[in-house]
Amino acid sequence: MSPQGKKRSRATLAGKKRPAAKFAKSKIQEEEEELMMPVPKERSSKPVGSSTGKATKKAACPSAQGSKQVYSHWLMKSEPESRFEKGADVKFGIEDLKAQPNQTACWDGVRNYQARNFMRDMKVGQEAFFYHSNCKEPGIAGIIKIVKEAYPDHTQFDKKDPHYDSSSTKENPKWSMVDVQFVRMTKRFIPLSELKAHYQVHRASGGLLKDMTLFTRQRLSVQPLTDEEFEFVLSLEEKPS
DNA sequence: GCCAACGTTGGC
DNA sequence: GCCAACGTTGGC
Repeated sequence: MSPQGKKRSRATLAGKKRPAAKFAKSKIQEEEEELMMPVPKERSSKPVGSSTGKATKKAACPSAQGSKQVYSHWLMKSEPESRFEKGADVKFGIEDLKAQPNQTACWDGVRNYQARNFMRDMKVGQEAFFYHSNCKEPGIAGIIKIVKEAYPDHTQFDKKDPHYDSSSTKENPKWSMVDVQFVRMTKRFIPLSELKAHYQVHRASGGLLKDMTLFTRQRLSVQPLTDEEFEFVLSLEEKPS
Protein backbone atom coordinates (compact mmCIF):
# COMPACT_ATOMS: atom_id res chain seq x y z
CA MET A 1 0.00 0.00 0.00
CA SER A 2 0.64 2.10 -0.36
CA PRO A 3 0.90 1.15 1.46
CA GLN A 4 0.46 -1.86 -0.32
CA GLY A 5 -2.78 -2.67 -0.73
CA LYS A 6 -2.24 -3.58 -1.68
CA LYS A 7 -1.87 -4.82 -2.11
CA ARG A 8 -0.58 -2.12 -1.68
CA SER A 9 -1.47 1.12 -1.13
CA ARG A 10 0.31 4.11 -0.31
CA ALA A 11 0.00 7.52 0.12
CA THR A 12 -0.40 9.94 -2.43
CA LEU A 13 1.51 12.91 -3.05
CA ALA A 14 3.73 13.32 -5.65
CA GLY A 15 4.66 10.54 -7.19
CA LYS A 16 4.33 7.26 -6.02
CA LYS A 17 1.92 4.97 -7.29
CA ARG A 18 1.16 1.51 -7.90
CA PRO A 19 -0.09 -0.49 -10.59
CA ALA A 20 -3.33 -0.73 -11.66
CA ALA A 21 -3.25 -3.79 -13.48
CA LYS A 22 -6.07 -5.60 -14.40
CA PHE A 23 -9.29 -5.01 -13.18
CA ALA A 24 -11.97 -6.15 -15.16
CA LYS A 25 -14.16 -7.84 -12.93
CA SER A 26 -17.63 -8.55 -13.75
CA LYS A 27 -20.28 -6.69 -12.09
CA ILE A 28 -21.40 -9.72 -10.39
CA GLN A 29 -18.14 -10.47 -8.96
CA GLU A 30 -17.78 -7.02 -7.77
CA GLU A 31 -21.08 -6.88 -6.10
CA GLU A 32 -20.53 -10.08 -4.46
CA GLU A 33 -17.40 -8.94 -3.01
CA GLU A 34 -18.88 -5.80 -1.80
CA LEU A 35 -21.67 -7.47 -0.11
CA MET A 36 -20.12 -10.28 1.56
CA MET A 37 -17.06 -9.65 2.99
CA PRO A 38 -14.52 -10.84 4.59
CA VAL A 39 -14.46 -12.07 7.73
CA PRO A 40 -11.22 -13.60 7.54
CA LYS A 41 -11.69 -17.08 7.38
CA GLU A 42 -11.04 -18.89 10.25
CA ARG A 43 -10.47 -16.69 13.09
CA SER A 44 -12.86 -17.59 15.62
CA SER A 45 -13.72 -14.23 16.16
CA LYS A 46 -14.15 -13.74 19.65
CA PRO A 47 -16.13 -10.90 20.45
CA VAL A 48 -14.18 -8.81 22.46
CA GLY A 49 -16.36 -8.56 25.26
CA SER A 50 -18.93 -10.62 26.73
CA SER A 51 -19.20 -14.16 26.72
CA THR A 52 -22.72 -14.37 27.45
CA GLY A 53 -24.63 -13.43 24.81
CA LYS A 54 -25.42 -10.63 23.10
CA ALA A 55 -25.02 -7.38 22.74
CA THR A 56 -23.02 -5.60 25.05
CA LYS A 57 -21.85 -2.61 23.55
CA LYS A 58 -18.45 -3.63 22.85
CA ALA A 59 -17.13 -4.45 19.63
CA ALA A 60 -17.01 -7.61 17.99
CA CYS A 61 -20.02 -9.57 18.07
CA PRO A 62 -20.06 -12.15 15.51
CA SER A 63 -23.24 -13.42 16.74
CA ALA A 64 -25.05 -16.20 15.30
CA GLN A 65 -27.06 -14.49 12.77
CA GLY A 66 -24.17 -13.86 10.61
CA SER A 67 -23.33 -10.39 11.56
CA LYS A 68 -19.78 -9.82 10.81
CA GLN A 69 -16.89 -9.44 13.11
CA VAL A 70 -16.13 -5.92 14.09
CA TYR A 71 -12.48 -5.01 14.34
CA SER A 72 -10.81 -2.03 15.86
CA HIS A 73 -7.16 -2.61 15.04
CA TRP A 74 -5.45 -3.03 11.72
CA LEU A 75 -2.22 -3.70 9.93
CA MET A 76 -1.40 -1.80 6.76
CA LYS A 77 1.44 -2.73 4.48
CA SER A 78 3.59 -0.33 2.51
CA GLU A 79 6.92 -0.52 0.80
CA PRO A 80 9.72 1.57 2.28
CA GLU A 81 12.15 0.98 -0.57
CA SER A 82 11.98 2.35 -4.09
CA ARG A 83 10.26 0.26 -6.67
CA PHE A 84 8.89 1.47 -9.94
CA GLU A 85 5.53 0.65 -11.21
CA LYS A 86 4.48 2.04 -14.51
CA GLY A 87 7.16 4.58 -14.19
CA ALA A 88 6.21 5.72 -10.73
CA ASP A 89 8.05 5.03 -7.52
CA VAL A 90 5.79 3.30 -5.06
CA LYS A 91 8.11 3.81 -2.13
CA PHE A 92 6.25 4.90 0.95
CA GLY A 93 7.76 3.99 4.28
CA ILE A 94 6.86 5.28 7.69
CA GLU A 95 9.50 7.97 7.38
CA ASP A 96 7.71 9.19 4.29
CA LEU A 97 4.47 9.39 6.23
CA LYS A 98 6.18 11.38 8.98
CA ALA A 99 7.39 13.81 6.37
CA GLN A 100 3.91 14.60 5.07
CA PRO A 101 2.12 17.74 6.12
CA ASN A 102 0.50 16.99 9.43
CA GLN A 103 2.15 13.59 9.20
CA THR A 104 -0.98 12.55 7.41
CA ALA A 105 -1.55 10.87 4.07
CA CYS A 106 -4.26 9.11 2.17
CA TRP A 107 -3.87 5.39 1.71
CA ASP A 108 -4.57 5.18 -1.97
CA GLY A 109 -3.92 2.51 -4.50
CA VAL A 110 -5.57 -0.42 -2.78
CA ARG A 111 -7.03 -2.60 -5.53
CA ASN A 112 -8.16 -5.68 -3.74
CA TYR A 113 -11.77 -5.99 -2.65
CA GLN A 114 -11.08 -7.55 0.66
CA ALA A 115 -8.51 -4.95 1.58
CA ARG A 116 -10.84 -2.22 0.37
CA ASN A 117 -13.69 -3.53 2.45
CA PHE A 118 -11.55 -3.57 5.54
CA MET A 119 -10.72 0.07 4.92
CA ARG A 120 -14.42 0.77 4.67
CA ASP A 121 -14.82 -0.71 8.12
CA MET A 122 -12.23 1.56 9.67
CA LYS A 123 -13.33 4.24 12.10
CA VAL A 124 -11.68 7.51 13.00
CA GLY A 125 -9.36 7.07 15.94
CA GLN A 126 -8.61 3.41 15.39
CA GLU A 127 -4.97 2.41 15.34
CA ALA A 128 -3.04 0.34 12.86
CA PHE A 129 0.44 -1.06 12.60
CA PHE A 130 2.49 0.42 9.77
CA TYR A 131 4.11 -2.63 8.22
CA HIS A 132 7.10 -2.46 5.90
CA SER A 133 6.91 -4.99 3.12
CA ASN A 134 8.94 -6.07 0.14
CA CYS A 135 12.13 -4.78 1.68
CA LYS A 136 15.32 -5.86 3.36
CA GLU A 137 13.71 -6.21 6.69
CA PRO A 138 9.99 -6.69 6.60
CA GLY A 139 8.10 -5.99 9.79
CA ILE A 140 6.24 -3.49 11.92
CA ALA A 141 7.82 -0.08 12.10
CA GLY A 142 5.25 2.05 13.84
CA ILE A 143 1.71 2.92 14.70
CA ILE A 144 -0.68 5.08 12.75
CA LYS A 145 -4.28 6.04 13.29
CA ILE A 146 -7.26 6.56 11.07
CA VAL A 147 -8.12 10.23 10.77
CA LYS A 148 -10.63 10.08 7.93
CA GLU A 149 -12.97 7.24 7.09
CA ALA A 150 -13.32 5.68 3.67
CA TYR A 151 -13.94 7.94 0.69
CA PRO A 152 -13.29 7.51 -3.02
CA ASP A 153 -9.69 6.93 -4.02
CA HIS A 154 -8.96 9.64 -6.56
CA THR A 155 -6.22 7.65 -8.23
CA GLN A 156 -8.77 5.33 -9.83
CA PHE A 157 -9.84 8.20 -12.10
CA ASP A 158 -6.37 9.39 -13.00
CA LYS A 159 -5.18 7.93 -16.26
CA LYS A 160 -1.64 8.75 -15.37
CA ASP A 161 -1.73 6.88 -12.14
CA PRO A 162 -0.54 3.32 -12.01
CA HIS A 163 -3.71 2.47 -10.18
CA TYR A 164 -6.03 3.94 -12.74
CA ASP A 165 -9.16 1.86 -13.21
CA SER A 166 -11.02 2.52 -16.40
CA SER A 167 -13.98 0.56 -15.18
CA SER A 168 -14.71 2.86 -12.28
CA THR A 169 -16.94 5.90 -12.53
CA LYS A 170 -17.27 8.99 -10.40
CA GLU A 171 -20.92 8.20 -9.99
CA ASN A 172 -20.09 4.84 -8.59
CA PRO A 173 -16.50 4.71 -7.48
CA LYS A 174 -15.15 1.27 -7.05
CA TRP A 175 -12.16 1.94 -4.81
CA SER A 176 -11.87 3.65 -1.47
CA MET A 177 -9.11 4.98 0.73
CA VAL A 178 -8.77 6.33 4.25
CA ASP A 179 -6.49 9.01 5.67
CA VAL A 180 -3.96 7.96 8.24
CA GLN A 181 -1.73 9.92 10.58
CA PHE A 182 1.56 8.95 12.13
CA VAL A 183 1.25 8.22 15.82
CA ARG A 184 4.66 6.91 16.82
CA MET A 185 7.40 4.54 15.93
CA THR A 186 7.28 1.27 17.80
CA LYS A 187 9.89 1.21 20.53
CA ARG A 188 11.82 -1.15 18.37
CA PHE A 189 11.28 -2.54 14.91
CA ILE A 190 9.36 -5.80 15.14
CA PRO A 191 10.56 -8.02 12.32
CA LEU A 192 8.36 -10.38 10.42
CA SER A 193 10.69 -13.20 11.37
CA GLU A 194 9.92 -12.64 15.02
CA LEU A 195 6.19 -12.41 14.45
CA LYS A 196 6.32 -15.55 12.42
CA ALA A 197 8.18 -17.43 15.13
CA HIS A 198 5.46 -16.50 17.61
CA TYR A 199 2.79 -17.40 15.11
CA GLN A 200 4.26 -20.84 14.61
CA VAL A 201 4.45 -21.52 18.30
CA HIS A 202 0.93 -20.24 18.81
CA ARG A 203 -0.40 -22.23 15.94
CA ALA A 204 0.81 -25.35 17.65
CA SER A 205 -0.18 -24.36 21.14
CA GLY A 206 -3.38 -22.50 20.53
CA GLY A 207 -1.82 -19.20 21.49
CA LEU A 208 -3.05 -15.72 20.73
CA LEU A 209 -1.48 -15.30 17.34
CA LYS A 210 -2.67 -18.58 15.94
CA ASP A 211 -5.02 -16.99 13.41
CA MET A 212 -3.08 -13.83 12.68
CA THR A 213 -4.10 -12.63 9.26
CA LEU A 214 -0.56 -11.67 8.36
CA PHE A 215 0.14 -15.39 8.10
CA THR A 216 -3.20 -16.83 7.19
CA ARG A 217 -3.79 -14.46 4.27
CA GLN A 218 -0.45 -13.79 3.03
CA ARG A 219 -0.93 -11.22 0.36
CA LEU A 220 -3.57 -9.05 1.91
CA SER A 221 -2.29 -5.51 2.29
CA VAL A 222 -4.88 -4.14 4.67
CA GLN A 223 -5.92 -6.51 7.40
CA PRO A 224 -7.56 -6.61 10.80
CA LEU A 225 -6.13 -7.68 14.12
CA THR A 226 -8.15 -8.72 17.11
CA ASP A 227 -7.60 -6.65 20.21
CA GLU A 228 -5.70 -9.54 21.70
CA GLU A 229 -3.42 -9.85 18.71
CA PHE A 230 -2.75 -6.14 18.72
CA GLU A 231 -1.88 -6.13 22.40
CA PHE A 232 0.33 -9.16 22.08
CA VAL A 233 2.29 -7.65 19.24
CA LEU A 234 2.60 -4.40 21.13
CA SER A 235 3.97 -6.25 24.12
CA LEU A 236 6.87 -7.38 21.98
CA GLU A 237 8.10 -3.81 21.94
CA GLU A 238 9.23 -4.20 25.49
CA LYS A 239 11.31 -7.21 24.91
CA PRO A 240 14.88 -6.95 24.01
CA SER A 241 15.40 -8.19 20.56
C1' DG B 1 16.37 -12.93 -8.88
C1' DC B 2 13.57 -16.93 -7.56
C1' DC B 3 9.46 -18.74 -6.66
C1' DA B 4 5.31 -20.04 -3.60
C1' DA B 5 0.91 -18.33 -2.70
C1' DC B 6 -3.07 -16.88 -4.49
C1' DG B 7 -6.35 -13.78 -7.00
C1' DT B 8 -8.13 -12.95 -11.71
C1' DT B 9 -9.20 -14.06 -16.41
C1' DG B 10 -11.18 -16.43 -19.92
C1' DG B 11 -11.86 -20.80 -22.72
C1' DC B 12 -14.71 -24.41 -22.66
C1' DG C 1 -19.16 -23.43 -13.24
C1' DC C 2 -14.57 -25.66 -13.75
C1' DC C 3 -10.02 -24.96 -14.11
C1' DA C 4 -5.58 -23.85 -16.57
C1' DA C 5 -3.04 -19.91 -17.67
C1' DC C 6 -1.50 -15.81 -16.15
C1' DG C 7 -0.27 -11.88 -13.21
C1' DT C 8 0.87 -10.00 -8.74
C1' DT C 9 2.53 -10.08 -3.97
C1' DG C 10 6.11 -10.30 -1.19
C1' DG C 11 9.42 -13.28 1.55
C1' DC C 12 13.75 -15.10 1.06
